[in-house]
Amino acid sequence: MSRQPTSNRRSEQSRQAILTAAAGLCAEVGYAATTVEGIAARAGVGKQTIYRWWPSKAAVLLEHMERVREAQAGFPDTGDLRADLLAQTSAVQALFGGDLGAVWRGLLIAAQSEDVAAAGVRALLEQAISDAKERLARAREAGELRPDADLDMAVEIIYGPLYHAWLLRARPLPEAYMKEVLALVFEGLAG
Amino acid sequence: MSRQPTSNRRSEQSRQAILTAAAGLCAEVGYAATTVEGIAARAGVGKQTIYRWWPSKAAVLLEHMERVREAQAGFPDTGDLRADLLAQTSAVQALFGGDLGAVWRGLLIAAQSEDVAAAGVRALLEQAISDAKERLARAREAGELRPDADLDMAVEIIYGPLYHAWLLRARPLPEAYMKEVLALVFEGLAG
Amino acid sequence: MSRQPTSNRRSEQSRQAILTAAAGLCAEVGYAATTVEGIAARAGVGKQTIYRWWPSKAAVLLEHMERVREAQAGFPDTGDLRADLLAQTSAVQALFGGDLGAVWRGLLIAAQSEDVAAAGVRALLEQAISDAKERLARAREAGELRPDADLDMAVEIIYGPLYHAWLLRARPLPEAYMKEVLALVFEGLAG
Amino acid sequence: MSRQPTSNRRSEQSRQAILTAAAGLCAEVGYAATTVEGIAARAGVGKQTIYRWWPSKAAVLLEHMERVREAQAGFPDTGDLRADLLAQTSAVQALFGGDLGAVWRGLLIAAQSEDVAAAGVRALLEQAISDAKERLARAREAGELRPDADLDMAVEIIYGPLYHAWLLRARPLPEAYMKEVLALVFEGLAG
DNA sequence: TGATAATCGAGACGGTACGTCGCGTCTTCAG
DNA sequence: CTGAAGACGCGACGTACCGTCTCGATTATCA
Repeated sequence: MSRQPTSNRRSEQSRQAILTAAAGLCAEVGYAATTVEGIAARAGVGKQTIYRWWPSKAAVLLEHMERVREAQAGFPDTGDLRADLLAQTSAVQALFGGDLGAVWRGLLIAAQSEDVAAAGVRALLEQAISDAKERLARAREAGELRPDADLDMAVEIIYGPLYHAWLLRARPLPEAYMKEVLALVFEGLAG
Repeated sequence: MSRQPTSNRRSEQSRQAILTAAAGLCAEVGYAATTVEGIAARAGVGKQTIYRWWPSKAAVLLEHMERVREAQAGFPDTGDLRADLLAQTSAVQALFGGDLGAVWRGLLIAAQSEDVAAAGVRALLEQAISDAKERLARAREAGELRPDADLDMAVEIIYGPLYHAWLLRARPLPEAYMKEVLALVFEGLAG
Repeated sequence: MSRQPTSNRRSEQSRQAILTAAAGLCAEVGYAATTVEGIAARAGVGKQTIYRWWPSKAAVLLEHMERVREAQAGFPDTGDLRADLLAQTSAVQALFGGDLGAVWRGLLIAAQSEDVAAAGVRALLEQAISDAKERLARAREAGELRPDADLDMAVEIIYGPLYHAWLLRARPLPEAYMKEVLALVFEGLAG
Repeated sequence: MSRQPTSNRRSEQSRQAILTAAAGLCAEVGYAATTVEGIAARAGVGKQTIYRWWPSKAAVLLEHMERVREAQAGFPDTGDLRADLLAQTSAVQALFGGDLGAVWRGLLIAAQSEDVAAAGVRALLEQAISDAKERLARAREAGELRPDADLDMAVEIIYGPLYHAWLLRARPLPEAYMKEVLALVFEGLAG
């Protein structure tokens, strides 16, 4: 997200303080009430130091998300697709309920109106989707998935319900939510 | 959404101009760039006339959505669940691509930060979900759906992929998108 | 100074508060440390209310000076030029030592870099000079002044020493300063 | 003005570049628009190199003025006071119209709000006044001036008109301006 | 058929946050 | 190991909208 990939003059301390402050504010007061001035104040930093390196608050949060993502393992592959999907989607569901969920929610909002945020969110999302598709492709080879299944669509069928319930309906989800969703979509609504 | 549902003094002309201007702006410049001042100017109306009847721009757009919804037929019921679902979800998909899609997108954003918008969106959404659940309940009776299917979850499985593809991925969808989704989720990813 | 000579919607209360606050700040902390934000805060007013009616802090102070000037009598004319000059210049000297002196000092500074201030200061200054010249012209008719005296120059000779001592040297002046200056310049340095 | 009058480590080249750049900028864009960053950029120097040796832009300009002053002869003394005054004040008038006039104007502004500048300006001004007073004292001895003339006041009477016309009125002056002023003040306005 | 009172358009008001500029200090690194 | 380059915390700038508040000027009932 930084304009100049790595300026050696840049203060790593300020960078960290800004990322942390932004994520904290977003979790505490929500994306809309998170202001650049607020981030700067909480990080003990001048506003210009934020604007020097990021074009907007969304870009700051994006970098935060990217860092978190980088620290995570890839898509699990134990050989059992349903078990792997359950593990992965349940982890996502748990994450949605935490501070990072608030940040991600904010970014999804920002992506609707800012090009920078839209591009960053797209990149993050497509990366995750790409990981999932790879796993699904292997499963399709192994006969765990219909041979004619469109993988993009499969991903949407698996994650769509979770996003619908979390982002749009904002309803409390049982811990086993994804277990049941996977059972239904794998075995078919028609039974 | 109006505070005083029916004031005989109220100018119906202004009301219409405001609703139209708001929806138009939202479609043209996006929700974030749609301002109350902009709506007032385009509608040829004073700001106070907006604030007198609606608490925020989201409330104006909500009323617009409600009016459109009222003008629509309920959930179709021909006796063939899959055909009805296809008809309904395809209509929704078409709507997402038009001006009303921009308005709905804006409201979904607003719902993340404003209580009024959240309540209104929830009402609209839950009404639609309720309609769908009723149709699904009848289908379950008729044996078109597994007898143990959770209807809330079923709705999320049917609409989730569409929202995921439209709202989050913002990818262009083939006309037959929902046809294929329904085929997959009814017959099961496992095949 | 106001863009629209007299808007009937304008708040006279805010206007007064702003003029008073600006003059007060200027007297207390000096022109350079007087900020638009500071004026707004002290006047209990939004910044925009200042920018709506004045292009800069200098313009606000100019209006303050103009109002004070309007409330003042014209150049005295008792028939005795030296006595009139003494009365007038002594009043000016006294004024320089008070709060209005700080304001005027600030405007003279601003006039060096801002066109708006320069124009306003010029207008005030030339008005005062014009008044003085009129009085001097009458005195010249009456034989109290050399018949060949250039009046612009005469004004500069009379007020120049005071400005030099007050603005540039910033030295404390005896009450009778102008009395002695007038004696010297009227009778001649050569004696 | 420099804190450490003679540091052997100091780059004389940078010093000269800074003084020249500062004076040039002041003449071209005015004192207010002359920024430390601008001086540094024009001089091809880091900002710190300026702040290491001068406390502010005013101090830089002050040093420039001092250097110019040092290169000048003292107050002329041919034995004819009026001729000497005319020579000296006409030189000053000419200087006011050039680049150095812009610098001096800037310093007079700065002196109204900065202590450092005020002290420096005062020193320069009082030195010049002192020189003038010495010359006037000799003339008073010689009977060219009234024996009771206050010399501080005499200086103000001689230079005040010029400053008034140049700094405050900013009016174009005829070349013979000071000749006429001296004639009037020496012979008296009353004639 | 006025009086009268709510609503209208217009837009000024006190605010908050924006994104930018320049300050004077601090840090990095090339010569 | 100096000095250019420039990042840093900071404070003020002038602008955009917010939601509230006055203004007359309609305008639609009721006396």
